[in-house]
Amino acid sequence: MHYLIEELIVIATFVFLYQFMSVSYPKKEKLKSKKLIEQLFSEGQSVSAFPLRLVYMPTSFDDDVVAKTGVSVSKRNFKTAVDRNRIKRLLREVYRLNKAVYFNNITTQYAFMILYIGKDKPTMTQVESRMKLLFEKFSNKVSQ
RNA sequence: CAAGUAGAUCGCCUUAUCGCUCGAAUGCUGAACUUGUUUCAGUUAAACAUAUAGUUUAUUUAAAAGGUACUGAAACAAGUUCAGCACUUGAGAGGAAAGUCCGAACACCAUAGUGCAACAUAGUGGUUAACAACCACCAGUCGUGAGGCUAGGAAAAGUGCAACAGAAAGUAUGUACAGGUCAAGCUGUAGUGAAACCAGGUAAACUCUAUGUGGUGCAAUGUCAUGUAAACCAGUGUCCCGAUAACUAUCGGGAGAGAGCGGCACGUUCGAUGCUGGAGGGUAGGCAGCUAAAGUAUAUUGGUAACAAUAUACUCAGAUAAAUGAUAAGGGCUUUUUAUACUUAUUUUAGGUUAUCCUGAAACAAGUUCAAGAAGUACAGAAUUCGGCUUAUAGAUUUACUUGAAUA
RNA sequence: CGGGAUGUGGCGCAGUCCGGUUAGCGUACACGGCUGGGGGUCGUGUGGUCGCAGGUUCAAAUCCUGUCAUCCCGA
Repeated sequence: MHYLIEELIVIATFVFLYQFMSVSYPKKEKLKSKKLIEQLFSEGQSVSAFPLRLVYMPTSFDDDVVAKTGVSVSKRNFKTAVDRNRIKRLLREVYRLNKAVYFNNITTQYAFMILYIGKDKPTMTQVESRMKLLFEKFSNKVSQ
């Protein structure tokens, strides 16, 4: 009985989100251009909510999407590729599930890069709470 | 049963929801190309005329209209290809994907030259596309043993090296004791040291012998798109002969500073729009290469073995700031704690008994069963592709053998 | 994909090419002297099995092989 209710709540949340915007994260929305990334790091601004850091820059591109986003984890802090992959997957997953809430009303196009600057392996819930904080900070800063 | 040796295999699973990459099918939209139909415009030869447009005649037909054929445009239809979207469906990390230590495939680079240098290998035979890998045997060495390890050619071709100790370490001479002589390190033993007189050691010292190695690597290479500067500054540097009517242009021949062939020489190629230095400009995207192969599995045959041959079946990742995942629930497996029951051995104790026997109780140890809780569930992520090697790795399964102990 | 360097007391470095039996130097630390005390200086001392494993050799920080870690460079 208890599980049933919990599952129903989860499903309901997804349905609710679905009405606003897709929760997918296809190739189009990924930041892939080497040129754009270099420009982003040299000219972009940043906000951070430890252990995350968001570098952003308003720009424009041909594809019909709100933002292009990439994630990055330093090799200095995590030696093995398995750990880095795990963290990047978590970051992508959390971005995928939460982007609709924060970026649906933005009109200008942005390039984002989310960096993980911590040194310990995080859990899903930690990443989720910190990223929500990060996006709130970002939208405050932009609206000013 | 305990301890060990050598191999072989596996290395988490299930469900639900939401995603990622690649492929396939269907539908819709768009673009390009091809074909067909319809409509419109044009067409051949000669003469004349003209800035052009054109006019006349001829050709086909009995004659006219028109058609065939060719060119261009538009519309419609069908097909193919490509792109986007929707939906359905299939597949999607390893035993080491890691380190990049060897060997190849493949691609390009004076059509790949010669000698030297450099580097690698080193018992014998075999396997292989190839190898520093693997297999078999011999030898040495370690281990009680199963087995492990070995850069295992040459010191009578030459050059070197050997601290300390010691008389003396190769051109060296003498201590003690004993022997011995006309005399003498002449002889033996002791002593030093890793090594001490018909010497030996060291080649993972130089060296010699045999064999092998051209270089660079998928950021190779090809192609499309975009973009720019054969520009600028400084320095340095070309002459001769012949032909064409000709000091200047062109052609042919000769010399030629310098540069390339990542060490040197020869050789070879370029060579005055050269060469050297300085300060700088541009691109950083797509596609191909890219995954059907020295392929995987099974069986049989040959071989001591590495391995080879044959047959059958199968098709099994292709990303590029880099896919193969996230969350929730459940289950395996391992360790451990608590509790229950049972079995075995030992000790103590009570009773019975001729008894070393039987029965009950308690303590402790080992094992098994079942239940609940806790903890753990490794190392690690394809990047052109293969063959090896090396290193990391929780745990599980299994084969053969060795040593020790006990029982029958 | 390829090339190179380093690893030696707590810290920073010599010694390695060409093997030899005391593994040094500076700094730090401890003790003592000089000073009334501090600082400074002088003297004495502690601390290493030379990243790890194996091999060659009579002998290895040094030679060879493998391996681990750190750092740098090129296309």
